[in-house]
Amino acid sequence: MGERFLDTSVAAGSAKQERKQQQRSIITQQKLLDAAIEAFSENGFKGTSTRDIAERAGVHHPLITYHFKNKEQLWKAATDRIFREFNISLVKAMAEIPDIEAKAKAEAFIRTYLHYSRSQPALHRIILQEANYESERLEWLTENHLKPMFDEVSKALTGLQQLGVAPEGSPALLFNMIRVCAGGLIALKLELKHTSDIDLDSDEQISELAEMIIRVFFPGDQPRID
Amino acid sequence: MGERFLDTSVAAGSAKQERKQQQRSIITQQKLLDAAIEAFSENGFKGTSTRDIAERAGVHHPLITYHFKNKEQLWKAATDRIFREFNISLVKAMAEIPDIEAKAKAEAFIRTYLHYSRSQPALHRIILQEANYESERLEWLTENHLKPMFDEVSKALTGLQQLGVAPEGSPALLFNMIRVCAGGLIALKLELKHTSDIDLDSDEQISELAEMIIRVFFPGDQPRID
DNA sequence: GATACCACTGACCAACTGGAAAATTAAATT
DNA sequence: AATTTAATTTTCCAGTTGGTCAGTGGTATC
Repeated sequence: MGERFLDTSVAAGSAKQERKQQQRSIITQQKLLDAAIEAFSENGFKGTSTRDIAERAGVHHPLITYHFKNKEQLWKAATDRIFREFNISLVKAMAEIPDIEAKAKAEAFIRTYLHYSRSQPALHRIILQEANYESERLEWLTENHLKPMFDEVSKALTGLQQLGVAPEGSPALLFNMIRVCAGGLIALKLELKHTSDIDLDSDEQISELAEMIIRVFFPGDQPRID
Repeated sequence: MGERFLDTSVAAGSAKQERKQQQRSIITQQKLLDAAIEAFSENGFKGTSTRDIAERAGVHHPLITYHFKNKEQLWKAATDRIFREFNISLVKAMAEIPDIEAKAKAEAFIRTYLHYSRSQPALHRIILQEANYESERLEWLTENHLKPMFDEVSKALTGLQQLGVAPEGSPALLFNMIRVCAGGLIALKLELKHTSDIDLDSDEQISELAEMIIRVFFPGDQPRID
């Protein structure tokens, strides 16, 4: 006992062979993570009660303590899952396009971002929930997920600027503008349905948004390489 | 007694002349509203406790019930205040520019939006907090503040498209993209400080953002009218 | 300066909060 | 089948929540 919460338990000399995790345990963990993502993205960390999460998951609430130690660790596990899944989708989509096709890669990035955000609006919502005041969670989030992504993408963006495809100006600002136009708009989808008759759950409107983002932020054509 | 919460108490035949509101009462109401705006925008409606608000205001918590009836009404009063103040700034700024100067008006709108959002990030944050799930509050917010603004601005935006100043496409989508690039980015300012070395509290970077938004979303020049 | 009302205070309530711990059940290993 | 450990359930706790209410102090009006 003792190492229940550490996934990376391939320790060196820990001779004591451990019993394998049961299937039902994996299922309740998944249910709890799904429920936590939903609840945290709706009501934020403070606004979500562990009992609410347990109820959404259809599970007794002390199981949270059992599987994740406490509310904070459950939040980290849930957040980790969202970003890991998103990264997998992203890597897969990007791999399909050759590196020289810079503009096509940017378009793929935007489309992937939009499609994943639609299926999982929590991707942007959880960031927004945590960006409202300084906290240990915000630091953890930026350090582990946001900064790595930012560093990589802004490199690519600088390249697009040099090709004349993306507009001039701070690539950092540009990246974040693109980001909020995609994820930020999807996070607002309920409001947009009310005020603007925009339904970002529909395929057509998501495509329209993708094209608009591309047209606005990447107006130039990539020069032919002969 | 009885009509304490209604500001618009200029009823017709209500003969009973009422005693005027005391100064200290106005002050505590203001303090409570300020504190409520801050707290609600940080932690959302559910995540904010009335005691937290009272504490930030430096006031005993039953005064919330006394002045605003309950948490929900306090939220509405606070939200009302933000949007009313913003509208005042906006109208003032727009009045300074003649109507024919369509592009200049759009630029003024963006700059005013950015400057007000910086001084009051709650403008966008409270919308974001409420857009995460359907609620009576979201309906109230869209009905009373969001839809009116959207209707007006998107009319102007359509005009800019016809002039060739703004890019083609759904004006609704376009407006919301602009909106999140301004308010949505400021709502994320703590994150941007961590990940992207962007400080949206500084005048320079706010101006840079304003110019970038204008360059990206209004790339065309307004045709001369001779 | 007396009176009446407004604004505030302190004590209280039932419901909910995160978490702990003991008791129970189910599954895996022998 | 017996044993041992993992997973779940029930019960409990102290602290917080939104809101009420009777009483107290302060301010305007007469």
